[in-house]
Amino acid sequence: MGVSKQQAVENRKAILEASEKLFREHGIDGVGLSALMKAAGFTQGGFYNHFQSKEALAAAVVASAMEKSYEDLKDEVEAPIKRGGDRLKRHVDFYLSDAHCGNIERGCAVAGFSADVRRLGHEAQTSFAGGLQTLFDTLAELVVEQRGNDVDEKEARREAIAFYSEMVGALILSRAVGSAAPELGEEILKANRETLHKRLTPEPS
Amino acid sequence: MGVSKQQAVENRKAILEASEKLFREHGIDGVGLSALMKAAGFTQGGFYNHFQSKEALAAAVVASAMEKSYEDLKDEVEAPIKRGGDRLKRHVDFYLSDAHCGNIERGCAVAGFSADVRRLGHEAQTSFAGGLQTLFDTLAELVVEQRGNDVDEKEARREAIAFYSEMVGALILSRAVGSAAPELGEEILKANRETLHKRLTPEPS
DNA sequence: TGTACATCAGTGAACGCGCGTTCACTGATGTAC
DNA sequence: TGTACATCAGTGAACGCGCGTTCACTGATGTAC
Repeated sequence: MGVSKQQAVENRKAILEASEKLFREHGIDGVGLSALMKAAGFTQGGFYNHFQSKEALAAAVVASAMEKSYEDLKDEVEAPIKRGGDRLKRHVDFYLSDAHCGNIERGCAVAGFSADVRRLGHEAQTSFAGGLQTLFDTLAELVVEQRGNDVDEKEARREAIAFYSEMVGALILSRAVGSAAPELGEEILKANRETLHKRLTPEPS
Repeated sequence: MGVSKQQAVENRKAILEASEKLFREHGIDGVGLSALMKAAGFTQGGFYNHFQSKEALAAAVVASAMEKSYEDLKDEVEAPIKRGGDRLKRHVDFYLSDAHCGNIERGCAVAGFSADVRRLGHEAQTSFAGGLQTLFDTLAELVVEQRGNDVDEKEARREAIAFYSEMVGALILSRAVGSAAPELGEEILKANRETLHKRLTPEPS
């Protein structure tokens, strides 16, 4: 149809974004290329002008989603502390909110893809692992800030990993039961919010 | 081929078990009925003598896997305490062990199916939610035992949920990166083991 | 700047393949007498 | 207890369908002169 180079780049991005949404909703095996291309506004045949295969698309989607995750968190970390707020606690409140839990098409890429990524190729797994490393590093910085520098680096990292594991687990479990047992889904979010808040509050000294 | 009623019941169970294994490994959309029946030792056509559809099979697999999960934990709870061991800590050590993490075909059904269950029908989701409720109840009993009865029921349940969420999240994350970044997978298990142990140790009083 | 041509993103039909499901058939099991 | 027949788990071929992928074709974009 004749399309400028710039337009082509934008179209590739549109395919990537539509695919991320549909992959998260239905799983990677749960959507076909024709549905993906249609959602992006194209016909099926053009797919291979942008990606070598469906698996290559999946790898690109995971990589891009993990990058966005990191950038979101980085913005939060680098923003000046406002209203004397406790950034880790605010992060917990957002992460374990009904809004984030209900919005499967967006939100945390780790929770969105962690189950699928195991069955993808090496490239996707490597992007995912790299993204997770960066998230842990960034969270560890927040833990240091939180604890007022009286933790060493190793301990901060350990706590960051545990903290994030709990949030991801809670979100996945809550989403899993959210449709059949909404009150249980809510309870899972709430229990973890409270426990994490308590964990983040310095022990009385 | 002419098969006794008892044999037919056993054959159904064989299909169920083979399916659980393959579903966990490749995802539910990742295996076809012919592969499932072959793994169980039958030809494809006989499937519909046992299940109404692939989705009905998936629901039955989830239900049976959750029941087994509960029974395993119940055995552990009802067994007399041996060697003065701390049952919750032993549970953490098993759950976050390399062996459990590496054995995707078996092990915890919650971690194995939590991501898929969201995309299954209402029946599967209800079985899953019911199983999870029972697991939380059982773990809450262990928390009460652990804390020496100085926690109320609500708090014990909250802690049980948070405790379990963290373990499930850690296992899923570790498995997700285990192939591409094994050392990160190990670190996730280790960090959560240590953090959970610390959490389970009564505060110095 | 204007003209001629190569490039290549996008179209839409077609490919073989494996999917979930159906079906006519088989024959040992289980039942009725 | 022995015989005749109905049941139904299992077989294997077939069904339509949608999958991932390929391909000949189109025509505006971008380039060479």
